[in-house]
Amino acid sequence: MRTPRITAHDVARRAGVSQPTVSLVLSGNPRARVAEQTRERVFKAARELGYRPNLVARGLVSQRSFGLGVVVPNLDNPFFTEVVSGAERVAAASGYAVMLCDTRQTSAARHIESLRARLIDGVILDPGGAAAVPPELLAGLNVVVVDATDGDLPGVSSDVIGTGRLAAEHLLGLGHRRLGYIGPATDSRVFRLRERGFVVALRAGGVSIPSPWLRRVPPTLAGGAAAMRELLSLADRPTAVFCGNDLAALGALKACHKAGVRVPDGISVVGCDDIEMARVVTPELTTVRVPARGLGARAARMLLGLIEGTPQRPGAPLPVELVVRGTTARAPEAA
Amino acid sequence: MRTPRITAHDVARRAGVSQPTVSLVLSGNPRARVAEQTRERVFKAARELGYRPNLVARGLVSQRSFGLGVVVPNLDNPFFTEVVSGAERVAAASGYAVMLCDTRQTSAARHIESLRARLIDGVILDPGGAAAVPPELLAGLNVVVVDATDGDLPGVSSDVIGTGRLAAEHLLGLGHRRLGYIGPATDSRVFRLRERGFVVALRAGGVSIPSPWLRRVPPTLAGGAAAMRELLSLADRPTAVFCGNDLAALGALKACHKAGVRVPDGISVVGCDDIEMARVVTPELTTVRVPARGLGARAARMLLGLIEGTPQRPGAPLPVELVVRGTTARAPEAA
DNA sequence: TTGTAAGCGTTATCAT
DNA sequence: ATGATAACGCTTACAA
Repeated sequence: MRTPRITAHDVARRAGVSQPTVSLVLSGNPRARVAEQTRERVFKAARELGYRPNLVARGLVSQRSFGLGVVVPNLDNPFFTEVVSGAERVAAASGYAVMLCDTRQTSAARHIESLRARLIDGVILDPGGAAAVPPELLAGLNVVVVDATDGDLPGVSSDVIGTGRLAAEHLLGLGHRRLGYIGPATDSRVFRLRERGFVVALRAGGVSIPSPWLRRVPPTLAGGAAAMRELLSLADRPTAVFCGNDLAALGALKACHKAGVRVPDGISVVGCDDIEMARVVTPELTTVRVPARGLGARAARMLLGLIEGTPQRPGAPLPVELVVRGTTARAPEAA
Repeated sequence: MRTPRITAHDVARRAGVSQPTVSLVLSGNPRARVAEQTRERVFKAARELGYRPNLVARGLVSQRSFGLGVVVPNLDNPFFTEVVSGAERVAAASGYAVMLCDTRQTSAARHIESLRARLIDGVILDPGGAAAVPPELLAGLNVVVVDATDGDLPGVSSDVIGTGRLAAEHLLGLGHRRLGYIGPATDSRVFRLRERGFVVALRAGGVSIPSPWLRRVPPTLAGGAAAMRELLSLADRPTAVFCGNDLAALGALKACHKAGVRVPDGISVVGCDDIEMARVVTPELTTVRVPARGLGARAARMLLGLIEGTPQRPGAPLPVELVVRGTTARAPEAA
């Protein structure tokens, strides 16, 4: 930064007014009663000098950073990437910076500490992150949880239970009665609720999942593949499987291909999320679409509301939607 | 922020010293000659109070933000997501925040202006972003260009020409002589150089690309699909195609499946980048691996070096690597 | 070795 | 309507 920044003082000198007057005029403060003429002189001088207020100085006095923290568990998961993308869009449009934090290397708690030291205006967390941070660290901080499943903190959510239900109804409707579930081993409420929705809707259809068909694995390609491999090695297999997220579903698909089991003829697979990758495989993945970008955008909007004192109502959970593509077909035996 | 923050002043009072002494002790300034006893008292008080220095205040005096800007053209492209992920890792480890900016909605220039107003310590840009920002906006700013192709600004790079060359050599080695190229229409030097590497290596093998087989489309799934559709509709088709990035290659693959053309029997396809999706399709995509995460990490390290006055040498371009998987096979006719 | 004083660029509260 | 003046919390001389 060789070039010395232009300050409000410089503008003031050029406009022939005092520095605070410049601040008054430029901050657009409504209750700023300045003569129209002075006002114009200030604007002119500011424009000519290319003045940009120093946000750090402004932050020091107003005790904020004009920034939003976005803390995600894993930037390599396209779902969170979309959340971030949605949040960034909204934040940038309102002049807020997005400080991005991945908790794989640095814990959510440490990230929060660091963000607080920066006087962050608010933070978007996923439920896992929220759970990993001691409540006192969050005290007095504007927080919005994305895809929240309980009411401890303000949050935006999608119809989490609905994901499982839609998957169940779809599969049941196709005549499947022998169903499996591949879900994360993480103690995440989101995944638990997806599972719950699935199981409950199944039960309503008179179907239950035998425990060998219920596989708990990490919500990754590798996890899904491993789970499906095990399922396929069973003498007695399900005819359809619901996966807690698309990454696992894609991994499961892969395992099927490797094992020479055709999808959907040999087995039906339903994912959850509808990440972009769901459409690159062949056949394309049938999945339940969760509006990740929408969640991110909505979380950011809610956070901005909290920050600027115009709180939004939580609003109904964002709807999820079954997207039937190529990995599901009628059950082989009409049960 | 209901809770009043603990300041260095509070610590000073509790330790029975003056506030600047606290600063001296805690900032770890080596040339701070403080009595061991005082030092301990300060540490103790700070610990007991849970003191965290206010980075905004610190930033105001030192004219910086302890933050890195990362400006990418498209967060939905997994390649850039990986770059960001690599940069975030390094930045966080050094106590820097990452301010993430996507240029789809807000131009790179505007992002840079905003970042400057925040006294950003440095910025990571992609070549396209760098080109889109007026040089005077970058003046005096620490900038590192990721996957840079010229020397205007400090940058880290991969062996861009090598990507095309490796693809060409691989295909030539498989006996292909009828080759096509699907590349972005963007005026990006990176893509131009990938193409150049491909074309030059082909020429060395006595092969050239007839213009109908050279398709310029956006570097996206849809772009790649459209290009491949056109290629397949030609009476006279290439036996193999190199795509400027994996997204386009994946789209091309999709178009082949839809058209009933088997890969690699009917046509061979090579991508570039090696994004995670490359391994979820079946057959898996043969591609040239570009270390996106490594580029991001290296860019961040270089930027930190610039910032902290310990500049790194640019270093050799990061090597790229041909990853032979399932979408390439020997040419049908041994030419 | 440590405390005092000044200043970073704003905003906000006064007088004038 | 506008100009001094005082914070905001910190770092960095400079005194003591």
